[in-house]
Amino acid sequence: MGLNFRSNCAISSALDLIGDKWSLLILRDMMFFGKKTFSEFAASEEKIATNILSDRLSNLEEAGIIKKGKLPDNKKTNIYSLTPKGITFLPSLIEVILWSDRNLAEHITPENKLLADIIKKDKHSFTEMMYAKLEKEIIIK
Amino acid sequence: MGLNFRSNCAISSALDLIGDKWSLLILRDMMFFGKKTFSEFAASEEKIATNILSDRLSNLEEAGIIKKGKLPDNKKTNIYSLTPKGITFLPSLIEVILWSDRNLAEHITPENKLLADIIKKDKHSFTEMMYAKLEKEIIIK
DNA sequence: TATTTTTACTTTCAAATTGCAAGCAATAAT
DNA sequence: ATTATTGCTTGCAATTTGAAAGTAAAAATA
Repeated sequence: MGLNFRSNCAISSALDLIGDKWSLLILRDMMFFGKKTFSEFAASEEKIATNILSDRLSNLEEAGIIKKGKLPDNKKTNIYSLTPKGITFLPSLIEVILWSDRNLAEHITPENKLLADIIKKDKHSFTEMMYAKLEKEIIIK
Repeated sequence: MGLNFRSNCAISSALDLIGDKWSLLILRDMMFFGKKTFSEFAASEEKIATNILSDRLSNLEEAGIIKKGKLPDNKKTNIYSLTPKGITFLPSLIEVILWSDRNLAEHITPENKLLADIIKKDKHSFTEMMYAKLEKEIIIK
């Protein structure tokens, strides 16, 4: 545990936090699919192992990208939500979606192509709409 | 070897290609620092091991993100260059740089902050300038 | 109230990946 | 002809991953 940066480069430092095969999928599930709980993340189609999920959630929390909370009427279920640091990863994810849409078209299902199509239609508006939605969710909690 | 996609999601599929701690650093070195050879990549300050570098270069080549060539007067030195698929990763890298600039400011050296400052001043112009430069390099070879 | 189910993990262990160091063969420079 | 450089590969120990099973606390159900 404890973050260890390889250098003082912007890209390298970001990769030290989220540069693996799972962290961004958790952010994807939170941003685009509204997932909030451990079991919701575990149910995603890429089938992350629960020990890895547990590890990545605590890494992301330690990095200040997500935070862990509870709902007032439930002492068991943890509710994970994006911090501003996590929310501002949206433009990076949008660009990755657009890259895949252009370059890996044969692997992308219609459902996912749909999201790319919406972004392509008006990227700026989509980004603003998402920011508004994600920031509202922060205020609720 | 052989690509293995976990799902048909755009983000997941991109991560299956470049979702590790080293691949994007190679793209960074090519895009922003004009690095082209094995030993130039090996000399970067994050100190990638040569076996890992070798593995990542062949993965990126297999994925069509970079290509391997030679200069006419040198039979030894391999020259790696970005394909259009690699060049179009630029906007994703730019957004990651901006994210780090905002969220990991304390880790970023003045040199790297400078790049972020240029991007912030006029992201669109910077992107166009970089595309022009990177596409010109393709034509030369 | 007692029992069952759900939730969020943790543990175990084998397999895969990583990283350090050394080695190497072909080419290029001296 | 000799030395240096380049782009790797190999060997091996350490770390990380992933599948499966186990667990403890809370919540739902009977």
